[in-house]
Amino acid sequence: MKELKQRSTCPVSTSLDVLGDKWTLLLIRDIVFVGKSTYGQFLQSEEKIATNILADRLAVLEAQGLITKAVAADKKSKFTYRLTEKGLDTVPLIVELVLWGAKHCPTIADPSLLAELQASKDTAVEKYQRLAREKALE
Amino acid sequence: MKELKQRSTCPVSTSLDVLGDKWTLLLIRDIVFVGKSTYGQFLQSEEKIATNILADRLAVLEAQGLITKAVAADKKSKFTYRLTEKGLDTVPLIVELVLWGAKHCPTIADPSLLAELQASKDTAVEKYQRLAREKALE
DNA sequence: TACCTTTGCTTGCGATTTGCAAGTGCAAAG
DNA sequence: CTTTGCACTTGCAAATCGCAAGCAAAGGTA
Repeated sequence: MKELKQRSTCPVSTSLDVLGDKWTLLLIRDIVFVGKSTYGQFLQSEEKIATNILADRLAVLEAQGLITKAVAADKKSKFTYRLTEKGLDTVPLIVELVLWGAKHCPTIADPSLLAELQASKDTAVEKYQRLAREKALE
Repeated sequence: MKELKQRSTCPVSTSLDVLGDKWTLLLIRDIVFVGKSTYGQFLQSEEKIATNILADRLAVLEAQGLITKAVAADKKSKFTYRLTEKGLDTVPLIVELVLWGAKHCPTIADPSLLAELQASKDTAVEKYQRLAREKALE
């Protein structure tokens, strides 16, 4: 069991103890907005995560209850990673990261997604959470 | 000039290149929600940041245009760190961190702040951004 | 049956980053 | 002219990261 040390009782600090690194939220992005679910798919992302870091982060996310690991439906030698409700609750955070990055940094964001988020954050958050939940039932 | 390498053009990834670590958003929390503005005040936080890490993060935040550094009004040998508009735009992110941490982790949050955030995120965000802007004019 | 591929990790190791303690420089106060 | 407060800087050991290679089991192919 991967355990994390809690630096203080402040919710901002404690959230960062779990999510505060360069990779964790990218994995959740891949699950929610790109529809990925397997180790191999995570490795193919543009940012090129190292295999040991990926294995470590998946273990932490599972230990902290943000994702579940299950044998894939199509192949018994594959695993499927899905978000729990605790994991799905990070979607608003990722939405804020999209909006901040798109506004203040040189990035390339899908214009239709951006418009959707700017029109109504809450609606978009609920939509992507619902889509991820539906995928988990396949 | 502290420069960061951009791993991809994705806004989530690029935001994390700047904000994705355990300390950066804690400093912004201290400025916005605790009203801190000097090196010495940042050092006193519960999480106990090391002095070299603090100096490094302040330099990165200034280089990336999230904070400004100015001689303090009361004492010429002191510096005052304030948020720019780019920095203030991370407030929604911190609000989401508060809400996620308070909901899913064993934390101690100010109940009145929590109620305020849950009642209306947007209103609260605007309020704390306004308060931070007003402080910058002192 | 024997071989090859896919998939999901694990291991080794050099490089970078972190955390702790101590020290430095400089302006203002006494 | 010494002391104090503030903002760093430096040294160093420990931890983490990133790259490349290796490994084991499931499943497909011949």
